Amino acid sequence: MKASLDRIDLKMLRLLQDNGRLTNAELAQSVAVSPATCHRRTQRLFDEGYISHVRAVVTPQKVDRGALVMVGVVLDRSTPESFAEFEKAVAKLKFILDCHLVAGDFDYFLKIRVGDMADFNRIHGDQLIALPGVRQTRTFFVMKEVVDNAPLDF
Amino acid sequence: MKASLDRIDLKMLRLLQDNGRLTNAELAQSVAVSPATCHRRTQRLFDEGYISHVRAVVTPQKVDRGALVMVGVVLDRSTPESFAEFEKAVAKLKFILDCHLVAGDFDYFLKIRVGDMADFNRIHGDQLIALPGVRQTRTFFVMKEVVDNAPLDF
DNA sequence: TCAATAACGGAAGAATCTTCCATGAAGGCA
DNA sequence: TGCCTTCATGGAAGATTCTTCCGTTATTGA
Repeated sequence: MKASLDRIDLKMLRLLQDNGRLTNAELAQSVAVSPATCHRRTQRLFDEGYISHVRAVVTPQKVDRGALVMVGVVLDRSTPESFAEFEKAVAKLKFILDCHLVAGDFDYFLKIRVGDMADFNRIHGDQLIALPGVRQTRTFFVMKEVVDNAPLDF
Repeated sequence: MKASLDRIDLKMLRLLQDNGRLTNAELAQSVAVSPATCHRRTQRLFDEGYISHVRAVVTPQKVDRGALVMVGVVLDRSTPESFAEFEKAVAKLKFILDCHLVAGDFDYFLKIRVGDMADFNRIHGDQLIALPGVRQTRTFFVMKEVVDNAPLDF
Protein backbone atom coordinates (compact mmCIF):
# COMPACT_ATOMS: atom_id res chain seq x y z
CA MET A 1 0.00 0.00 0.00
CA LYS A 2 2.75 2.41 0.76
CA ALA A 3 5.67 0.48 -0.58
CA SER A 4 5.02 2.25 -3.88
CA LEU A 5 6.29 5.51 -2.46
CA ASP A 6 10.01 6.10 -2.85
CA ARG A 7 12.11 8.72 -1.11
CA ILE A 8 11.19 11.34 -3.66
CA ASP A 9 7.45 10.72 -3.30
CA LEU A 10 7.69 10.95 0.47
CA LYS A 11 9.64 14.16 0.29
CA MET A 12 7.11 15.60 -2.11
CA LEU A 13 4.27 14.65 0.21
CA ARG A 14 5.98 16.34 3.14
CA LEU A 15 6.74 19.48 1.16
CA LEU A 16 3.21 19.72 -0.17
CA GLN A 17 1.79 19.10 3.27
CA ASP A 18 3.82 22.03 4.56
CA ASN A 19 3.04 24.25 1.59
CA GLY A 20 0.30 23.25 -0.78
CA ARG A 21 0.95 26.28 -2.95
CA LEU A 22 4.39 25.16 -4.07
CA THR A 23 4.64 25.47 -7.82
CA ASN A 24 5.58 22.41 -9.77
CA ALA A 25 8.83 24.11 -10.72
CA GLU A 26 9.75 24.80 -7.08
CA LEU A 27 8.82 21.34 -5.97
CA ALA A 28 10.83 19.81 -8.79
CA GLN A 29 13.91 21.72 -7.75
CA SER A 30 13.44 20.82 -4.09
CA VAL A 31 13.42 17.11 -4.82
CA ALA A 32 15.96 17.33 -7.65
CA VAL A 33 13.96 16.01 -10.57
CA SER A 34 12.82 17.65 -13.78
CA PRO A 35 9.53 19.58 -13.84
CA ALA A 36 8.11 16.96 -16.18
CA THR A 37 8.84 14.11 -13.81
CA CYS A 38 7.68 16.09 -10.83
CA HIS A 39 4.44 16.87 -12.56
CA ARG A 40 3.84 13.21 -13.33
CA ARG A 41 4.59 12.15 -9.78
CA THR A 42 2.43 14.81 -8.23
CA GLN A 43 -0.44 13.81 -10.47
CA ARG A 44 -0.04 10.23 -9.31
CA LEU A 45 -0.10 11.26 -5.65
CA PHE A 46 -3.50 12.83 -6.29
CA ASP A 47 -4.87 10.17 -8.62
CA GLU A 48 -4.01 7.32 -6.30
CA GLY A 49 -5.32 9.08 -3.21
CA TYR A 50 -2.11 9.75 -1.33
CA ILE A 51 -3.24 13.36 -1.24
CA SER A 52 -6.98 13.51 -0.73
CA HIS A 53 -7.29 17.25 -1.27
CA VAL A 54 -5.59 20.58 -0.71
CA ARG A 55 -7.01 23.00 1.76
CA ALA A 56 -6.40 26.63 2.56
CA VAL A 57 -6.42 26.75 6.35
CA VAL A 58 -8.61 29.62 7.50
CA THR A 59 -7.71 31.22 10.82
CA PRO A 60 -10.72 30.48 13.06
CA GLN A 61 -10.37 33.68 15.08
CA LYS A 62 -10.59 35.72 11.89
CA VAL A 63 -14.00 34.37 10.96
CA ASP A 64 -15.54 34.39 14.41
CA ARG A 65 -14.94 30.73 15.24
CA GLY A 66 -12.45 31.29 17.99
CA ALA A 67 -14.01 28.99 20.59
CA LEU A 68 -13.13 25.31 20.61
CA VAL A 69 -15.06 22.70 22.60
CA MET A 70 -14.62 18.97 23.03
CA VAL A 71 -17.75 16.99 23.82
CA GLY A 72 -18.12 13.39 24.95
CA VAL A 73 -21.43 11.79 24.04
CA VAL A 74 -23.20 8.74 25.45
CA LEU A 75 -26.13 7.25 23.60
CA ASP A 76 -29.21 5.59 25.07
CA ARG A 77 -28.74 2.35 23.22
CA SER A 78 -25.71 0.77 21.65
CA THR A 79 -27.39 -0.62 18.59
CA PRO A 80 -26.14 -0.24 15.02
CA GLU A 81 -29.36 1.60 14.15
CA SER A 82 -28.87 4.03 16.98
CA PHE A 83 -25.28 4.70 15.94
CA ALA A 84 -26.23 5.13 12.29
CA GLU A 85 -28.97 7.59 13.09
CA PHE A 86 -26.70 9.63 15.31
CA GLU A 87 -23.93 9.74 12.74
CA LYS A 88 -26.27 10.75 9.99
CA ALA A 89 -27.53 13.67 12.05
CA VAL A 90 -24.04 14.73 13.06
CA ALA A 91 -22.94 15.00 9.45
CA LYS A 92 -25.42 17.82 8.95
CA LEU A 93 -24.04 19.97 11.73
CA LYS A 94 -21.28 22.02 10.13
CA PHE A 95 -19.84 23.28 13.39
CA ILE A 96 -18.74 19.73 14.25
CA LEU A 97 -15.17 19.38 13.01
CA ASP A 98 -14.51 15.89 14.35
CA CYS A 99 -16.85 13.07 15.29
CA HIS A 100 -15.31 9.77 16.28
CA LEU A 101 -16.81 6.56 17.60
CA VAL A 102 -14.60 5.51 20.47
CA ALA A 103 -14.10 2.67 22.90
CA GLY A 104 -14.35 3.71 26.53
CA ASP A 105 -16.62 5.74 28.77
CA PHE A 106 -18.13 7.60 25.84
CA ASP A 107 -19.66 6.49 22.61
CA TYR A 108 -18.55 9.50 20.59
CA PHE A 109 -16.12 12.35 20.85
CA LEU A 110 -16.93 15.61 19.13
CA LYS A 111 -14.69 18.55 18.34
CA ILE A 112 -16.69 21.71 17.83
CA ARG A 113 -15.87 25.26 16.73
CA VAL A 114 -18.14 28.19 17.49
CA GLY A 115 -17.88 31.91 18.04
CA ASP A 116 -17.87 31.95 21.82
CA MET A 117 -19.22 30.22 24.92
CA ALA A 118 -22.65 31.81 24.57
CA ASP A 119 -22.79 30.44 21.07
CA PHE A 120 -21.94 27.01 22.34
CA ASN A 121 -24.47 27.06 25.10
CA ARG A 122 -27.20 27.88 22.65
CA ILE A 123 -26.05 25.21 20.23
CA HIS A 124 -25.71 22.67 23.01
CA GLY A 125 -29.27 23.19 24.12
CA ASP A 126 -30.74 23.47 20.65
CA GLN A 127 -28.84 20.95 18.62
CA LEU A 128 -26.50 18.69 20.54
CA ILE A 129 -28.77 17.22 23.17
CA ALA A 130 -31.42 17.08 20.48
CA LEU A 131 -29.34 14.67 18.42
CA PRO A 132 -31.06 11.28 18.09
CA GLY A 133 -30.41 8.84 20.93
CA VAL A 134 -28.28 11.09 23.10
CA ARG A 135 -28.42 10.12 26.77
CA GLN A 136 -25.84 12.54 28.08
CA THR A 137 -23.02 14.80 27.01
CA ARG A 138 -19.93 15.97 28.79
CA THR A 139 -18.46 19.27 27.71
CA PHE A 140 -14.79 20.20 27.88
CA PHE A 141 -14.16 23.82 27.03
CA VAL A 142 -10.76 24.36 25.50
CA MET A 143 -8.91 27.01 27.45
CA LYS A 144 -5.74 26.90 25.39
CA GLU A 145 -5.00 25.38 22.00
CA VAL A 146 -1.50 24.05 22.42
CA VAL A 147 -1.39 22.10 19.17
CA ASP A 148 -4.24 22.14 16.67
CA ASN A 149 -4.29 19.96 13.61
CA ALA A 150 -0.56 19.40 13.33
CA PRO A 151 0.77 18.03 10.05
CA LEU A 152 1.04 14.29 9.76
CA ASP A 153 4.45 12.90 10.63
CA PHE A 154 5.47 10.02 8.38
CA MET B 1 -11.31 42.02 12.83
CA LYS B 2 -13.59 40.34 10.37
CA ALA B 3 -15.68 43.28 9.26
CA SER B 4 -13.05 43.88 6.60
CA LEU B 5 -14.18 40.84 4.67
CA ASP B 6 -16.87 41.45 2.09
CA ARG B 7 -18.96 38.86 0.30
CA ILE B 8 -16.29 38.29 -2.29
CA ASP B 9 -13.58 37.69 0.29
CA LEU B 10 -15.76 35.21 2.15
CA LYS B 11 -16.57 33.35 -1.02
CA MET B 12 -12.90 33.21 -1.92
CA LEU B 13 -12.06 31.85 1.52
CA ARG B 14 -14.66 29.12 1.18
CA LEU B 15 -13.56 28.18 -2.31
CA LEU B 16 -9.91 28.06 -1.32
CA GLN B 17 -10.73 26.06 1.77
CA ASP B 18 -12.45 23.49 -0.42
CA ASN B 19 -9.75 23.52 -3.06
CA GLY B 20 -6.45 25.15 -2.31
CA ARG B 21 -5.19 24.39 -5.80
CA LEU B 22 -7.62 26.66 -7.56
CA THR B 23 -5.74 28.83 -10.01
CA ASN B 24 -6.10 32.55 -9.70
CA ALA B 25 -7.88 32.61 -13.04
CA GLU B 26 -10.43 30.01 -11.93
CA LEU B 27 -11.00 31.72 -8.61
CA ALA B 28 -11.42 35.06 -10.32
CA GLN B 29 -14.10 33.67 -12.59
CA SER B 30 -15.91 31.96 -9.69
CA VAL B 31 -16.25 35.21 -7.77
CA ALA B 32 -16.75 37.36 -10.87
CA VAL B 33 -13.83 39.74 -10.63
CA SER B 34 -10.82 40.25 -12.83
CA PRO B 35 -7.69 38.11 -12.32
CA ALA B 36 -5.81 41.21 -11.22
CA THR B 37 -8.30 42.04 -8.49
CA CYS B 38 -8.56 38.44 -7.45
CA HIS B 39 -4.80 38.20 -7.17
CA ARG B 40 -4.67 41.28 -4.98
CA ARG B 41 -7.44 40.05 -2.73
CA THR B 42 -5.95 36.60 -2.37
CA GLN B 43 -2.63 38.12 -1.44
CA ARG B 44 -4.32 40.16 1.24
CA LEU B 45 -6.04 37.09 2.69
CA PHE B 46 -2.60 35.58 3.16
CA ASP B 47 -0.78 38.71 4.25
CA GLU B 48 -3.35 39.59 6.90
CA GLY B 49 -3.58 36.06 8.22
CA TYR B 50 -7.06 35.07 7.14
CA ILE B 51 -5.42 32.07 5.52
CA SER B 52 -2.61 30.83 7.73
CA HIS B 53 -1.28 28.30 5.24
CA VAL B 54 -2.26 25.85 2.54
CA ARG B 55 -1.89 22.17 3.18
CA ALA B 56 -2.03 19.09 1.02
CA VAL B 57 -4.03 16.62 3.11
CA VAL B 58 -2.24 13.29 3.13
CA THR B 59 -4.41 10.19 3.52
CA PRO B 60 -3.30 8.69 6.85
CA GLN B 61 -3.97 5.10 5.80
CA LYS B 62 -1.66 5.53 2.83
CA VAL B 63 1.33 6.41 4.98
CA ASP B 64 0.76 3.89 7.75
CA ARG B 65 -0.96 6.23 10.18
CA GLY B 66 -4.37 4.62 10.04
CA ALA B 67 -4.97 4.39 13.79
CA LEU B 68 -6.50 7.29 15.65
CA VAL B 69 -6.54 7.59 19.43
CA MET B 70 -7.93 10.19 21.79
CA VAL B 71 -6.22 10.50 25.16
CA GLY B 72 -7.30 12.40 28.25
CA VAL B 73 -4.45 13.46 30.52
CA VAL B 74 -4.41 14.47 34.17
CA LEU B 75 -1.33 16.11 35.62
CA ASP B 76 0.03 15.76 39.15
CA ARG B 77 -0.06 19.45 39.88
CA SER B 78 -2.04 22.29 38.36
CA THR B 79 0.69 24.89 38.41
CA PRO B 80 1.67 27.11 35.50
CA GLU B 81 5.15 25.60 35.55
CA SER B 82 3.75 22.10 35.36
CA PHE B 83 1.52 23.03 32.44
CA ALA B 84 4.33 24.78 30.62
CA GLU B 85 6.67 21.86 31.00
CA PHE B 86 4.07 19.43 29.75
CA GLU B 87 3.20 21.56 26.74
CA LYS B 88 6.81 22.02 25.81
CA ALA B 89 7.36 18.27 25.82
CA VAL B 90 4.18 17.61 23.85
CA ALA B 91 5.28 19.90 21.06
CA LYS B 92 8.18 17.57 20.34
CA LEU B 93 6.02 14.51 19.81
CA LYS B 94 5.05 14.58 16.16
CA PHE B 95 2.40 11.89 16.44
CA ILE B 96 0.28 14.26 18.56
CA LEU B 97 -2.04 16.08 16.17
CA ASP B 98 -4.04 17.98 18.77
CA CYS B 99 -3.24 18.99 22.32
CA HIS B 100 -5.73 21.16 24.13
CA LEU B 101 -5.89 22.42 27.69
CA VAL B 102 -9.47 21.86 28.79
CA ALA B 103 -11.77 22.57 31.69
CA GLY B 104 -13.29 19.46 33.22
CA ASP B 105 -12.21 16.04 34.41
CA PHE B 106 -9.01 16.16 32.41
CA ASP B 107 -6.26 18.69 32.09
CA TYR B 108 -5.44 17.96 28.47
CA PHE B 109 -6.96 16.18 25.53
CA LEU B 110 -4.69 14.67 22.93
CA LYS B 111 -5.45 13.44 19.45
CA ILE B 112 -2.87 10.98 18.23
CA ARG B 113 -2.19 9.18 14.95
CA VAL B 114 -0.09 6.05 14.75
CA GLY B 115 0.19 2.97 12.58
CA ASP B 116 -1.84 0.56 14.71
CA MET B 117 -2.75 -0.39 18.27
CA ALA B 118 0.56 -2.09 18.88
CA ASP B 119 2.26 1.10 17.84
CA PHE B 120 0.14 3.06 20.26
CA ASN B 121 0.75 0.72 23.16
CA ARG B 122 4.49 1.06 22.72
CA ILE B 123 4.26 4.83 22.39
CA HIS B 124 1.94 5.06 25.38
CA GLY B 125 4.36 3.19 27.59
CA ASP B 126 7.49 4.86 26.24
CA GLN B 127 6.48 8.42 25.66
CA LEU B 128 3.04 9.42 26.91
CA ILE B 129 3.18 8.37 30.54
CA ALA B 130 6.77 9.60 30.50
CA LEU B 131 5.65 13.15 29.75
CA PRO B 132 6.50 15.52 32.62
CA GLY B 133 3.93 15.70 35.41
CA VAL B 134 1.52 13.10 34.07
CA ARG B 135 -0.55 11.49 36.83
CA GLN B 136 -2.83 9.42 34.68
CA THR B 137 -4.08 8.98 31.16
CA ARG B 138 -7.32 7.67 29.78
CA THR B 139 -7.23 6.18 26.30
CA PHE B 140 -10.12 6.20 23.84
CA PHE B 141 -9.41 4.16 20.75
CA VAL B 142 -11.24 5.44 17.74
CA MET B 143 -13.22 2.62 16.17
CA LYS B 144 -14.73 4.68 13.40
CA GLU B 145 -13.87 8.09 12.04
CA VAL B 146 -17.24 9.59 11.25
CA VAL B 147 -15.99 13.11 10.55
CA ASP B 148 -12.33 14.05 10.65
CA ASN B 149 -11.13 17.60 10.33
CA ALA B 150 -14.13 18.99 8.52
CA PRO B 151 -13.75 22.37 6.82
CA LEU B 152 -14.63 25.41 8.86
CA ASP B 153 -18.17 26.63 8.40
CA PHE B 154 -18.42 30.42 8.35
C1' DT C 1 23.04 -11.01 -22.69
C1' DC C 2 19.03 -9.17 -24.44
C1' DA C 3 14.35 -7.73 -24.89
C1' DA C 4 10.49 -5.41 -22.63
C1' DT C 5 8.78 -2.24 -19.53
C1' DA C 6 8.86 1.83 -16.98
C1' DA C 7 10.62 6.22 -15.73
C1' DC C 8 13.24 10.08 -17.05
C1' DG C 9 14.49 14.92 -18.99
C1' DG C 10 14.31 18.22 -22.91
C1' DA C 11 11.45 21.06 -25.59
C1' DA C 12 7.61 23.95 -26.97
C1' DG C 13 2.94 25.73 -27.34
C1' DA C 14 -0.67 27.05 -24.20
C1' DA C 15 -2.02 28.94 -20.08
C1' DT C 16 -1.17 31.47 -16.07
C1' DC C 17 1.01 34.74 -13.04
C1' DT C 18 2.31 39.23 -11.59
C1' DT C 19 2.77 43.95 -11.98
C1' DC C 20 2.03 48.61 -13.89
C1' DC C 21 -1.05 52.03 -15.22
C1' DA C 22 -5.18 54.58 -16.20
C1' DT C 23 -10.02 54.80 -15.01
C1' DG C 24 -13.95 55.22 -12.02
C1' DA C 25 -16.26 55.03 -7.49
C1' DA C 26 -16.60 56.35 -2.54
C1' DG C 27 -15.88 59.43 1.30
C1' DG C 28 -14.49 63.84 3.59
C1' DC C 29 -14.67 68.80 3.74
C1' DA C 30 -15.25 73.66 2.61
C1' DT D 1 -22.83 71.22 -4.29
C1' DG D 2 -18.27 70.92 -5.89
C1' DC D 3 -13.72 69.41 -5.32
C1' DC D 4 -10.07 66.64 -3.79
C1' DT D 5 -8.11 62.64 -1.77
C1' DT D 6 -8.11 57.85 -1.32
C1' DC D 7 -8.96 53.41 -2.77
C1' DA D 8 -10.32 49.52 -5.54
C1' DT D 9 -10.91 47.94 -10.13
C1' DG D 10 -9.83 45.96 -14.87
C1' DG D 11 -6.89 45.95 -19.07
C1' DA D 12 -2.50 44.87 -20.83
C1' DA D 13 1.95 42.65 -21.37
C1' DG D 14 6.33 40.52 -20.20
C1' DA D 15 7.84 36.78 -17.36
C1' DT D 16 6.98 32.55 -15.53
C1' DT D 17 4.83 28.23 -15.27
C1' DC D 18 2.10 24.37 -16.85
C1' DT D 19 1.29 20.37 -19.55
C1' DT D 20 2.20 17.17 -22.95
C1' DC D 21 4.87 14.84 -26.54
C1' DC D 22 8.86 12.39 -27.71
C1' DG D 23 13.31 10.31 -27.77
C1' DT D 24 16.53 8.37 -24.44
C1' DT D 25 18.05 5.97 -20.32
C1' DA D 26 17.56 2.82 -16.49
C1' DT D 27 15.56 -1.32 -14.57
C1' DT D 28 13.55 -5.83 -14.61
C1' DG D 29 13.11 -10.56 -15.86
C1' DA D 30 13.82 -14.43 -18.90
